Amino acid sequence: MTVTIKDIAKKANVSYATVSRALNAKYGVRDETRDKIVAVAQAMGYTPNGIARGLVKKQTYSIGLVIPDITNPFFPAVARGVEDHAKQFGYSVFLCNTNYEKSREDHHISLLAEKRVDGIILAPILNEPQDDALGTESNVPVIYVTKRPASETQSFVVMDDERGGFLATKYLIEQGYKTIGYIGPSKTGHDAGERLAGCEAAFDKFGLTIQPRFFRAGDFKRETGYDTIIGMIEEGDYPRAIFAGNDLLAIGIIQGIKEKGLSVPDDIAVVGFDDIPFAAFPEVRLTTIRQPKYEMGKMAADMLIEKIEGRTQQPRRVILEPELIVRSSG
Amino acid sequence: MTVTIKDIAKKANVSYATVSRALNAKYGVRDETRDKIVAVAQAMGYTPNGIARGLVKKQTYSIGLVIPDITNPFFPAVARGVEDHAKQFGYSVFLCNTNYEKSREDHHISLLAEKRVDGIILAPILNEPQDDALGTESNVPVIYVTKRPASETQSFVVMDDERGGFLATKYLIEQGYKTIGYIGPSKTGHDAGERLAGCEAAFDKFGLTIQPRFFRAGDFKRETGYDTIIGMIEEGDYPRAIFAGNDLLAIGIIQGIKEKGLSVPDDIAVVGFDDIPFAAFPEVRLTTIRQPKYEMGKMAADMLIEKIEGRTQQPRRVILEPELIVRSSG
DNA sequence: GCATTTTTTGCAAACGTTTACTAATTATGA
DNA sequence: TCATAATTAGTAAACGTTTGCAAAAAATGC
Repeated sequence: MTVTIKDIAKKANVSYATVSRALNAKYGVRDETRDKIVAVAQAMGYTPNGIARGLVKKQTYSIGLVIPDITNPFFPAVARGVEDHAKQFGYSVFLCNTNYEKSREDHHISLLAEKRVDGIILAPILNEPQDDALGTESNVPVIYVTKRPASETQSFVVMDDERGGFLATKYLIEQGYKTIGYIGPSKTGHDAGERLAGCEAAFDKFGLTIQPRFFRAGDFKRETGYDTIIGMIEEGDYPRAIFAGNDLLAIGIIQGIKEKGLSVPDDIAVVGFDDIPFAAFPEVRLTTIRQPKYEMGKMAADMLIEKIEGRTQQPRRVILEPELIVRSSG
Repeated sequence: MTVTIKDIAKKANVSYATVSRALNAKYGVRDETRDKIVAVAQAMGYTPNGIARGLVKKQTYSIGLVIPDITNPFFPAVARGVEDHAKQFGYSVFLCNTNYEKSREDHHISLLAEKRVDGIILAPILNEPQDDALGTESNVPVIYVTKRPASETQSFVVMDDERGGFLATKYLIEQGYKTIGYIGPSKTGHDAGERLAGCEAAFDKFGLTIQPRFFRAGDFKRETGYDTIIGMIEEGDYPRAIFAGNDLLAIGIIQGIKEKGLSVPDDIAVVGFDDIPFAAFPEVRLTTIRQPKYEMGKMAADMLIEKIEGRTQQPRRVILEPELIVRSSG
C-alpha cells in the first residue's frame, strides 16, 4: 500500500490536516512540527497523490498537445517547445497524434476532457468552422497552433504564411530570376494558400506577371514535387526558379531536377518552406523559409498557462515572423 | 459548473449510484431507466470526471513516456508506436523529454508518480545500476526501452545491437572490402559498445584481423564522423569501408569523404546504424541497419499494459531483430 | 498573573466517482 | 395466490486530498 497523509499523521501524532499544511509549506504550522512531519514523510517514502489533490483543487497540472503526427518532422520541435515550457511551470503534457483523422482528433479531445486536463494546445487538421466548437462548448482553454481557428474568439499562435511566401518569392526575384513557378497547395482551405498569396503579392509588387503554366496546385507530398517537375522538364517548358509550398515538395523537386540531368540552382533554383531539420544537412542545403517551430510551441504553452491561471481573458492572436534561410538551392 | 452524476440523478429522479451503473453499462439496471439516464446525461452534456474515477479505482489510464529528446529523429517513431498502441487500449501518454540530463529524468519520473500514471516506458539516459531503483522502490510498472536496465528483474524491449553490428560488418566483408574501419562509441557503458562487439565478432568469424588504427572511439555526433574521416584522409591512411555507430556519424563521414574529393562507395563505403528517416532520402540513400523503432514503441506499450492489467508477473525481456537495409552508400 | 490577541492545530465537509450491502420491486413456480 | 427467487434501485462508505471554521495553545500587553 502506498503511504498516505493519514499514515504520516498517525506516525507523527498530528491530524492529517496538519500534515497537509506542513507538506504544502503553507504558513500556520509551527516549524518544529513541520520539521517532524517532513521527516516522517520522507522516512515513509511519501509521494503526494496528485489525483486526490486534483479532485479537490480542480486542477491537474496536465495539458494536452494534439497534433497530426509526431513523425512529421515539423512537429517534434513544436512538441519540445511546448513540453519544455510547460514543465517549467509544473505542467505535464499528453501527446496525442490524430493521424490527420478528424475522428481521432475528436476522440483524443474528449479523452482529454475526461482526464480533466487544464488546457489543450491544438494543431488542427482542417480549419473548418465547426472545429471551434471545442473551445466554447466544453470550457477547457484551448490554444490553436499552426493553423488559425475559423472563429474570431479563439487564441492562436501561427506563422505569417503570406509573408513567408512573399519573402521567398522576393528573394528569388532579387536574385534576378525572371520566370518563377510555384508548386504546392492552392488557396482552397489550406494554409499554404496564404503562402501562394504572398508569392502572388511579390509578383505584383515587383511588376512581374504570373505565368499560370508554372503555377501548379497539389498537395504537400514529396512525390508530387518530383512528379510535377519531371513533367515540366519533359514538356521542355520550365521556369528558372521554383517556390515550393514546403520542404518536402522542394526536396522532391530537387531530386527530379537532378534526375533529369539539370542542376540546382544553376538550371533551376528552388526555395522551400518550413526548414525541417533535413533541410540543413550538407547533402541538401535547402534555401527555405524557416518556421519558428520551437518558439511556436513555447509561445503556445505560455499563452495556455496564462489562460489557465486566469491572468488573461482576452483571446490573444500571435503571428510569428518567418525568416529566410539562404543555403545552396536557390 | 460542469455537470456531475448527481445533477443527472436529480433530473432523472434516481439515485446517483444508479446513474453510475447506467452510464457504465453494467448489468443490474432496467433498460428503461438506463435509456432515460443516458438521454438525460446526453442532454446535459455530461463528461465523466476521470479524476474522481481514478481516485476510487486507483487507475488513471495514463502512462508516461520518458525519452531523451523527441527532436532526435530516432524517437518520434518510437513515440508514435507507444501512443498508437496505448490509445487502442484507452491509455493516454505523457511525453517527457529528459534532454539527456539525469536530474530531469528523475524529476519527470517523480512528477509521473505524483500523477499516479499506471506505468512508465523509459528510454534511460545511461544504464547505471542505480537507475533501476525506480522499478522497485516505487511500485509503478516500468518497461525499459532502447537500453537494457542493469538489473535482471526489469522488463525491457531493445534491439540486438551486437547482431546489428555483426550484420553490418558481415555485409561489408561479403562485398569484398578488406580494410574496414569503425567510427563510433566504444564499449564503455554505451549500448553502441555492443555494435562494436558485433563488428569485432564478424571480423573474427571471417578471419579478418582488426586494424586498430581504423577503429576510432568517439561519440554519436555528426561532427565527430566528419572530423574523424577528414583526419584519416589527410593522413593518407584510410580503410576501404567504414561501419559507423549510427546514421548521424555515417552522414558526417560521407560528407567528409565527398569534401575530400573522394566518392562513396567507390573510394570508401559507409554503412550506418538506426535508419533514421533521413537515411532513406534520395540525397542520402544510406546503407544502414534498421532499428524497428515503431515496433519497439508498440511492443513496449503492449508489455506495459500487460503488466498493468496484471496479466503477467514475470519480467519479459524482448530483443528485437535488426535488419540490413542496402541502399547506395555501401 | 490574567485577559486578550495571535498562532497553531483539529474536525469535518467537500471534490465526483465506484461499489458493497441492503431494501424494494418484480418475476417465477406451485 | 402466495412464498420464494431474481432483479433493480438506494444508502452510505470509501478513495486521498484541501480548506473553512472552531478549538486549543502559545504569545503578548498591562
